[in-house]
Amino acid sequence: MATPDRPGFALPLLLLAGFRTLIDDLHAELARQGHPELRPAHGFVLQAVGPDGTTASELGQRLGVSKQAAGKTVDRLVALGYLERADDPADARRKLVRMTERGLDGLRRSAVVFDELRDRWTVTLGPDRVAAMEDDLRTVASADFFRLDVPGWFGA
Amino acid sequence: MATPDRPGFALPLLLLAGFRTLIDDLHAELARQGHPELRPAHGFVLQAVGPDGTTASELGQRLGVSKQAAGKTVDRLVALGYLERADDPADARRKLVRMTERGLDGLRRSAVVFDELRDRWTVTLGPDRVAAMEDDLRTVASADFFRLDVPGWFGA
DNA sequence: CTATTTGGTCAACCACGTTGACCATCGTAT
DNA sequence: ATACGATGGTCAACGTGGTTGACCAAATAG
Repeated sequence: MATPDRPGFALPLLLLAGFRTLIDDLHAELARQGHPELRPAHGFVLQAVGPDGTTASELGQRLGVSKQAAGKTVDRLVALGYLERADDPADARRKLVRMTERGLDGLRRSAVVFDELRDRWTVTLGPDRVAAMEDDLRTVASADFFRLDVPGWFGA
Repeated sequence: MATPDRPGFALPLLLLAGFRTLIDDLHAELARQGHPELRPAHGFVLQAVGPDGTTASELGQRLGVSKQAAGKTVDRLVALGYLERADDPADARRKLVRMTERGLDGLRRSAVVFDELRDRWTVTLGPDRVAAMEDDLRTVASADFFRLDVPGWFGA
């Protein structure tokens, strides 16, 4: 039961704080490694593009936003040099969105840093506690938020 | 250690998913209880205002944003009837920001719903696992994100 | 009494999202 | 073969939540 010393409102705050701690640490490290313009949202988008590329509409579906919003985000990432557009030879309507070498570099470095951050947590909390947290969150969190990791995250 | 079956990037995703699940459930329930216009960010702001009221500048400091941003958010909450402004009799520069009855109602209902959501998690995961998650997050998350709960959250 | 700090606001701007409208293209069904 | 509906992309307008910089009025320190 939620009690005065364990109020229900603390849980979302702690989850958000944990998330933001990881993301802030990631981007501090990415900035050091040559990616200072990469913003938190961009990582999700790059993941959703994936190694094979995709289109703005599909990207929107994966991210759960409108195709227009996805298109605008692609514009920004293209301007930053992380994505590029190309015509689809098989369908003149589609504009393929592909990762550039810089995009791939950012993505690879993100994977490494995330692993390092998780390792740091296991040192502090113990591997069982971190694994328990992951398993428990998988149990209670809506599955909707994991469309992202379906399409080959970091592609091995 | 982070391994292929426990990649580091899953952790932030799971934390975010847990957070969003709680917040989305909260706002679905608040909408049912007569507060459909309340947005996720508003809860944090109402908390930060507190039962005694405050000013836009102080609010900005508590939330970690500029006084201008805090002022704009107050504008929106005033328009929605959750906050009201008043002159400070002791300082003609300061404009006090106070909760309205509607604001208090929303805040009280939020506290109840958050407790119910936490209870639901303890039913699914067991009270020890939820408590462990809270304790662990408190250990690894930056303390900065808890300026909010200092000023008497829900005031008892 | 003057100088500085503080509180609030205005304006311009950016990131990120929304709807609605519109056009080009593709696939299908008559 | 053509006509039509579904799909992909874009433009425009707008909302929200943030930023800086400039500025004024009031309080405070010297």
